[in-house]
Amino acid sequence: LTNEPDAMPVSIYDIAKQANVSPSTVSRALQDHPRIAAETKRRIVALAGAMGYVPSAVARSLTSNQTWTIGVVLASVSDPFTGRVVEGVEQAALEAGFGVLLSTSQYSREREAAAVEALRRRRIDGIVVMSSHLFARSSPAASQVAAPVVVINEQDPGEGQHVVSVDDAQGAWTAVEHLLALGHRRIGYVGAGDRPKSNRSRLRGFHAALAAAGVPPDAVLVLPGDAQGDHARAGAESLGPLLAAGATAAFCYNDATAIGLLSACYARRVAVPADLSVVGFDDIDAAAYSVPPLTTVRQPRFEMGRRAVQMVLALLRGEQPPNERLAAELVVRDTTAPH
Amino acid sequence: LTNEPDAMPVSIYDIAKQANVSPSTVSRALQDHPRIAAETKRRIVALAGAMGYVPSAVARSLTSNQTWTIGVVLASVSDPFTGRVVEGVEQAALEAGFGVLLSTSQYSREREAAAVEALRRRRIDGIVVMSSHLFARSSPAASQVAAPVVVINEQDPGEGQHVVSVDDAQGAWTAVEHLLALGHRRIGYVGAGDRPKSNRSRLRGFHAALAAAGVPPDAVLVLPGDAQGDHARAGAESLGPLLAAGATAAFCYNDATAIGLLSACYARRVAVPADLSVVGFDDIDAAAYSVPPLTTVRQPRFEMGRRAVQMVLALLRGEQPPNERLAAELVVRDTTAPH
DNA sequence: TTGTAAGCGTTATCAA
DNA sequence: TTGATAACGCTTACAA
Repeated sequence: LTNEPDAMPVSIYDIAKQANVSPSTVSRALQDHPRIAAETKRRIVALAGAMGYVPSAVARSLTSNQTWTIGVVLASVSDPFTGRVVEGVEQAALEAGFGVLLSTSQYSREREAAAVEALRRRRIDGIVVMSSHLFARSSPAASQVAAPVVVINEQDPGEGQHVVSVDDAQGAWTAVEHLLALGHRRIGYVGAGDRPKSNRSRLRGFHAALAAAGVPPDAVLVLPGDAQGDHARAGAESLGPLLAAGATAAFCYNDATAIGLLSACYARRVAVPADLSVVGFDDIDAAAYSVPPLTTVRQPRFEMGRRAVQMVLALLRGEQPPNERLAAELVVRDTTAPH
Repeated sequence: LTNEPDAMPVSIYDIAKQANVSPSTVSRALQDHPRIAAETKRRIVALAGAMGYVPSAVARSLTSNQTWTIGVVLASVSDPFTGRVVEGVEQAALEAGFGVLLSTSQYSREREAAAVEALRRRRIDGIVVMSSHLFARSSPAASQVAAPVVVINEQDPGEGQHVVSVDDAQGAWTAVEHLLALGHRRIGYVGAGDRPKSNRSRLRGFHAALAAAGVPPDAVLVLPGDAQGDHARAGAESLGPLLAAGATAAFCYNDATAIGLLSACYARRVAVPADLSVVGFDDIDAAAYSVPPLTTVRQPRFEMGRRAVQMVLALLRGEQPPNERLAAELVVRDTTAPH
């Protein structure tokens, strides 16, 4: 086969020799340079193909000061939220002829810093960060990068930081509106103590939807959730309080919370959705597999990845793209029914 | 901040000028070169730090003919199987000081070929491919790459191809052994028509376990599964035949199949595991969320990713690493119970 | 239209 | 122990 050990790939020099022209002519032929004879170009392109020439992005990068590479920094690839986002990133990058270099921090600040350092060494053109709660505006890593950085779902963006995020309040509103339309009036909210910002936004949407429908708020129906971030447990432990408060429906901070609540319902023989309607947030994969399948608010994960890259590219062009706040979409499945 | 537009990063030249030494001295100071005065080295390292020097991997790659980058080619990042594998890849790569460049084919042969071409241009050092049923030994892409290629879970490895895979027969054996230990004797198998190789291996393990226990095989209990690869549907549609055949337990080709079977049980009020025990294969995320949580055979996905990279690195060192066949591990959850 | 030569940031070989 | 110099593969003025 062609796999001889250490067979140096052919360079434009080799082609030049074969074609009896100078390297620069080859270079020009291989690009869309105007100043080259059509015939020469044809001849050289053909020869390059025949010789199995593959241009070296490395050399090109050295002269052009670009690597056509976008670094993605995230906590974990197998996080239920992550996959689609990365796919969106990859798709948008591919369309623009860029590659995607992956770095996971495994929720470690040190590893994140190391990842960013590695990206700097590699001279990547831009960075997309998925909110790791680490790469905050205060992060020393952030300020040192020359390349444009776009953060996805950053809770608390600093001045001048570029952000793509979901509209938490609007998403919550949609969920509650759905429950109201089904005739529910005693609607509970199960929050997340470890995500103050987005929790507040979702709670705001929750209240706004109630207010718009003329339903008076009731503090008993609002549960704070676990401060440590054990969402599933918070969901499970909220069942008692919810029932005690006379709730016929509950909107949960996210799907993990909702699925926790569902499991508590199952254990205590509370029929869903007959006795209690449940709505989550995120639309992680597990939401479709829960029993019953979970009605939830879908974060446009793929689109967030895409937009983040497009924002990086705009910044690379010297533009000043505005931050993006994407709408979340209600996905009705089987955990919600009329009151 | 430091983010001035197009501020060229400092090079060893800049440092050399500041330190009144030659660039090569700086280069030596920054490596672990033996022939340099300790004092000079200290001084230059300090200066480099102060000047915010970040070495250029691009330039280094040009001279060394290495990029310290491993390309990962897979069908989709959000495939339930994928995330952990990528994490394993990333982990092993990181340990060796390598980066991971991600390419998804989205199940398209063309995109896969394009991805490999892009990797070649970038002069990546090695490639890990997750069996996409495309990058087969016959693939023209494969033969043209100079870099070592390791394939994960390749069904039908060609001569000289490097492969990391799971031991299908052993995994199936473990599953069936578990059911036998619970007292089941009428055990069904639900296959996958679109994966002939691994299906055959798992079926072999299934039969071997039965034989070892002295349970006679019964062809009625072996279901072929969907030829098109709709595993969930195949699982659902197998419930009837299984019950007709008097099965008290079923081992499924994979979790998707098992979950399909579970949903059919739910719909037809067949109690799991009371009336029917079910075992899957893979241990995808959804397996833990199914109702009841699915007993299954776990593919060591993280480890497969790790090993694949280690194999690439070994090949890079000029070694001839043997192919790896990793054991799968039984994960007992709630879909299996004594007969 | 084509060729020559310098430069991108680093490493490595050879002298000094 | 340090410094010149060439080399890596390509692009791009500038010259021819």
